[in-house]
Amino acid sequence: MPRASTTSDPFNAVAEPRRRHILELIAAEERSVGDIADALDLGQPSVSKHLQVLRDVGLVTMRRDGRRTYYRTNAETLRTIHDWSRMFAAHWRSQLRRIKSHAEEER
Amino acid sequence: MPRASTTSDPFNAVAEPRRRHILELIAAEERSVGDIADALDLGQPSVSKHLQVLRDVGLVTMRRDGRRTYYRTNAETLRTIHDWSRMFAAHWRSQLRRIKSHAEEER
DNA sequence: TTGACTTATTCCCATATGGGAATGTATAAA
DNA sequence: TTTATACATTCCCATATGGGAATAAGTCAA
Repeated sequence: MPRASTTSDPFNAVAEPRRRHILELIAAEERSVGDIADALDLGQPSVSKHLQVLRDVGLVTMRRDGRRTYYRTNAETLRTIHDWSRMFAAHWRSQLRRIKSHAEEER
Repeated sequence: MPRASTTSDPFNAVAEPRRRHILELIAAEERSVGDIADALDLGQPSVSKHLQVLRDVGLVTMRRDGRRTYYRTNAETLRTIHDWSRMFAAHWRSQLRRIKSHAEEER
């Protein structure tokens, strides 16, 4: 069985480097598909597909205007990831302490 | 071209639900492969492979003791993910404000 | 209406996965 | 030294990907 579908959750969606790139690109302001394709130097179909994935998991919102479509990052959904990784904050802090005290012992 | 190798970076490694599960399980204290397999109700080979992936990207450390091997989450590496998602904090906050003021207008 | 644009979809294909079974490999126990 | 443990690896296979080409579909311009 291969990995769960990429459209099933934010973690999977964000596993793709180009999708992270897109999210960074349209975090501050919306951009059209063509603009994004140019910025990433990637074919339009590929970009459209990545955007579709991001939309499916709620990582971007879109707005249609004439023949173009503008996408923008929906940061709120990224909290899922942020919160999950934050669970480990306590541990990385204590691990740092451990490393430090270990260094002290070395002296 | 399929998605980049799962062993290439933390984002890919963490895209797998079972691997996230493992990281949560061994965040506080190390566990043997068998224990983990029992906890996840997954075959030992599968668990070993997931652990291998996690090791390759530095998300876990291991310690061998006799015939068993104990693994433990290396939280420090999760910072990569935490820091990346934190980039968007400013946006999700401003988006919340936008939603709130929008709600006010509705009144 | 016809033609240019901007996106979305579909098809095709090489490649990465993840799980289970079988097997290899240390290490501890008898 | 045999045998049982605890893991790691390998093999096989069904399935998910991502990119490019081609095509569909909707919208604006002439």
